[in-house]
Amino acid sequence: MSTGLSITLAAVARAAGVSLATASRVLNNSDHPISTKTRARVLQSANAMGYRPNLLARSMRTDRTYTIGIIADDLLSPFTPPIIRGIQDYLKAIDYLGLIINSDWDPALEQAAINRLLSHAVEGIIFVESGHLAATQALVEAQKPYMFVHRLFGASIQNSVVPDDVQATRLVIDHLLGLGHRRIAHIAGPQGWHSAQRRLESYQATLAAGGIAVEPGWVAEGNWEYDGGAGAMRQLLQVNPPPTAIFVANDYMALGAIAAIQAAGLQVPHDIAIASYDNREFGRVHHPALTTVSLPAYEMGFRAAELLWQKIQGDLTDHPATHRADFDEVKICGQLYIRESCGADPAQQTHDELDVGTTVRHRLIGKAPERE
Amino acid sequence: MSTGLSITLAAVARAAGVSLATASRVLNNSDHPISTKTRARVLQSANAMGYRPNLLARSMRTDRTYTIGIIADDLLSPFTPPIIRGIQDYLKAIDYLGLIINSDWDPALEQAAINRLLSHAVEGIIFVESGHLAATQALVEAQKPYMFVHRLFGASIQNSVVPDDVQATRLVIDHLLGLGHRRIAHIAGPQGWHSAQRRLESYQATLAAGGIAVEPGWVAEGNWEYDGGAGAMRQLLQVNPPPTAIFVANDYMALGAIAAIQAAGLQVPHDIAIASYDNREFGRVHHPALTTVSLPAYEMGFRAAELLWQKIQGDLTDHPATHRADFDEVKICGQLYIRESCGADPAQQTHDELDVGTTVRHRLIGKAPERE
DNA sequence: GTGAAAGCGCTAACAG
DNA sequence: CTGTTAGCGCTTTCAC
Repeated sequence: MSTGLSITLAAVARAAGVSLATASRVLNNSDHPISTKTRARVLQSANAMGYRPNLLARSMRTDRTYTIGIIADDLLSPFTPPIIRGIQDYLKAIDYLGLIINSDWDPALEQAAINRLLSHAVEGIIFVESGHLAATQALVEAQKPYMFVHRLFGASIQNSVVPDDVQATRLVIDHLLGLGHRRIAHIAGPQGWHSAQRRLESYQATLAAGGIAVEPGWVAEGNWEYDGGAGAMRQLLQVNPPPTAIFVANDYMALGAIAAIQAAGLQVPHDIAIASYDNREFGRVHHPALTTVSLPAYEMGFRAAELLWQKIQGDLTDHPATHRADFDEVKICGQLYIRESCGADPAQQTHDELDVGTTVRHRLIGKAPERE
Repeated sequence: MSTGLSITLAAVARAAGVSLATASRVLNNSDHPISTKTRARVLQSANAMGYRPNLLARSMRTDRTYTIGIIADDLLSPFTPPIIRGIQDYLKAIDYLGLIINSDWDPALEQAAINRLLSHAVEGIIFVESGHLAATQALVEAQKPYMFVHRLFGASIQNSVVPDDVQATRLVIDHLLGLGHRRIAHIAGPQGWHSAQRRLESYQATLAAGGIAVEPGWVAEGNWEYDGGAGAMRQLLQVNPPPTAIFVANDYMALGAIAAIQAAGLQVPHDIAIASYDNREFGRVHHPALTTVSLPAYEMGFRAAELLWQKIQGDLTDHPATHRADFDEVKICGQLYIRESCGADPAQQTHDELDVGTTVRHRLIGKAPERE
């Protein structure tokens, strides 16, 4: 059975002719003094026997499990895998493991997931793209640190990591401005979404800062989907004189917009330039390839894990200064990927990775702390 | 700390005025007889106090953790998330949890992952898209059940779940044949890959079965990538008379092929029909949208979990008939998604989901067994 | 129908 | 420098 026939510490100790305590001290690199000989003997036996510590037993004594919980609405949501990979990569550096559960947008399942994770004695929980926060109640009661990544609800809240929509939008608009465009329209996301609002506001603010007044009719609202983008674009095509560039609030709508432009007998980017938001995979294989600013999923996950770890450490040390401190919302700005849909020279940027993570991973990992 | 201030079974027992043993029996629905009164009192206290069993302690006694390990090469590989989601959904039905670790194609990391998971006392391990099998050695020694899903190496091996390339290819070719095509070419994957070989063989066999002789020059080899697809297509365009339809071994190459066809001044599907393999997301938003047969990632994961569970149960019961039985390779056939690139009437099929999982999920879940 | 007690594998006092 | 021992929270004989 599971741990049944596996080698116990007692067996190693016996084989090495030392006590349980000594074996434990050696195998844990305890600072307790040990003679070089004894140490070698224990190490030798442990190796020879293929000793593998039983983490359950250890956790039981130490009250540390080196695990955290990850509650995602759905692993199959487009940004969830890179967010989780970011978390995992940070966790790896501190030798932690993440226990992942899908809540499928069901508050009851989310509550069940929390209970489950607490039963597994996780040391903290990260919510990925959670749609609600009723859950935190249980966490506060259980005294567990938690973080939200890319939460989809409401306004700014503490202990969350989100995309910097304002800054990212500015990146796009400035690029368009730099290309000489002056008549820049916007296909916005549904204004019930905070991210859609932020992008619209930043679009307006950035143009204003560039001395350009947004004309009526320059903003059309879509629904995040292909069809919505096409519909909004047809609307924009009526404006006279027509805009020469469009900032589209996500990649899906950008594809629809391009189709609408082509259906009207015009060319992208020749007649109208298109730039969007998200940096989804299909934007890279599309023709023309999308110029887009990334939603930095990987980095957000990585950062959330880092912050959670700080909280866990605060708990561990019981140092008043750090203990259970709440973080203000952290915003992370995506990166601009210059491809074909704006007509700019792609040589402006040095690389074209779909997954921002892979390019930044090494740098970030380098920053990861050693286990205490 | 973690389990520090949480409510223990002892506390519940005390509050209910019963012994530890009684409380345990009630809370575990043990078949040991308990008076209705006592049962109610224990349940009541447990509820009121918010009792949450400490799974670590329980596992320690019972040698069951209700966890399995999942070792994936990279969570960001395209098929990994749906495979894992399939696993998770099965696990959910049997109340198990999956511990996920990335091995990043590094055998050393994979070995480390195995050790780590064994230390966590997982009851089995599923390898997702693993590139090697040196690792199984350790598992055999540790007497742990394991399964491979969508393994990328070598020929057929036991205990693995893979796509049914032969059958899926037949689906595509038959569709093309049904549309009246007789000159059907193939853009193959690199022939170092088993899946590429299978698809090529099945392409040839299915045409032969339809009474069509594959002409020399009808098969061009690509490299799984966009550019390779375009290059192979340019080659195919030289054939005289040209093929009227192409089966492309994956979606990426199909996009390249379509671009090459358009660059030659021809139209898809009007002049040449394109059908491919994988059913990646971008194929659905592309114009023309790809007709493609899916790689049934979700179902493969689900099935692998199901088989692993059978093995675990075999271990548990120690019933000689089932104990540690090895399974022959299981093949799962994808589904044909009829869209625009072949010119067929999409009404031929009833739905168009990108994620096969979502359509099949309910049916599959329905099949999931109750916990023993 | 209920309870007392042993013990899973390990770590951390405490004693020498 | 090494060893003995208590006990983490739970399940499960065994006795009543």
